[in-house]
Amino acid sequence: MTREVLSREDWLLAGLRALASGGPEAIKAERLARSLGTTKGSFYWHFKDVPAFRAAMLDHWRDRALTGIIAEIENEQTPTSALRKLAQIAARGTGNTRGDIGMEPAIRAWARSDALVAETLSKVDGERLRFLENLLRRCGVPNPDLARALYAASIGMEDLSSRDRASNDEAIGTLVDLILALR
Amino acid sequence: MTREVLSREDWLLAGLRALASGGPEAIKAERLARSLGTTKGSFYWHFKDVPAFRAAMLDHWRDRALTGIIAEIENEQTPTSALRKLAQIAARGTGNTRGDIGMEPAIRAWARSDALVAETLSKVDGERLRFLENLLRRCGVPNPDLARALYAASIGMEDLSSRDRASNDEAIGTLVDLILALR
DNA sequence: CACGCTCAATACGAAGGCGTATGGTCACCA
DNA sequence: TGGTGACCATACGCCTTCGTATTGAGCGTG
Repeated sequence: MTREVLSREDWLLAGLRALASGGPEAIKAERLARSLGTTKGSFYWHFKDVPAFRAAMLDHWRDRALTGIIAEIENEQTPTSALRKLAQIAARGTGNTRGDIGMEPAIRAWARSDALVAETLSKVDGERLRFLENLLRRCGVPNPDLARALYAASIGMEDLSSRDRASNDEAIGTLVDLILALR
Repeated sequence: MTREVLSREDWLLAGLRALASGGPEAIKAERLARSLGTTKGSFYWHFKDVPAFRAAMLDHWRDRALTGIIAEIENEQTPTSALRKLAQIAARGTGNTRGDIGMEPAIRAWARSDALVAETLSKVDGERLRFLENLLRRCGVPNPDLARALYAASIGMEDLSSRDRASNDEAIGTLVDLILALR
């Protein structure tokens, strides 16, 4: 765009954008080159080959998948307000990497055709689940089934609202209220 | 396999199996032909081209997406037992088309790279949501936000358990209990 | 100013997928 | 027994993508 020389990260962001809008099959060297106004020559200078590029995309996402969300809620006062904020962020699908609406469902879809993505996503899900279980416990809700239910609900809502344009704020809020009413 | 001559539906089932295990990019004429022990010649006799095949796959799934589940729960006695059974079936991911574990997440992933799939899935989700809202209302829970939350949870759980092999029965049961305790 | 380094453009061969064309095989029926 | 139609095999031309090799522009530094 406004930059005449491309960095490695420019390519990665273009790749993630392509993934979000066109799925895994949109991650092609020439295709991305055209979307960046350049040619394959640049791509194969920055990356060894397409698999290496995909792996770098995945790393880039993973590094921001946890830290981004946690950073946004760690300055909340009480566990319950942190939980509410976390639920809103998650269900809205605007957790990490600025302006990537719908990035999470795209990664999740990608995982179905790439074993490495599936493995990484599995670890990320595990970490998030443990984090959420811990947060819920500090809210006075020790049942881990509710963490799984809440996390699953946020996953599903992101997917739903990527198609219908409905907001999930009400639904996730109601669900959190329901869970917190247990204490 | 045991059949020497292939039907149109054999191809569709092979296509759905390939979709579930390898994602949308696994829906290729020659690839499918090899998995069926035949050649492209058969494919292009049964179907005009690859887009027509994908459309037929989609129709095949849509026709069974609603009727299958509804048929399984309509002989339940009370609305609440129907709700419990529906939740179990949905979260287990074994709703329609015999033996297609993980079919739903695969379709959902497919929708991210194909506009026609996205449109169809959107309609199916709409119908299911209205069905679930109605069922919940008959259970004495009129708030539609809870229908969205419950449906989203089942979507997310199917996706989660396709990677970790955990069962969703406890989590979805706990969630349903929580919702039914509202009355 | 010339050299080296970073980054990109172009050209190329190999591979694989698409769709067509053409022909082959078998069942069935007159 | 000869024909007709359902069903599949094979071969071909075209296009896209991959990855490499080669060349070239631009810039900083000695």
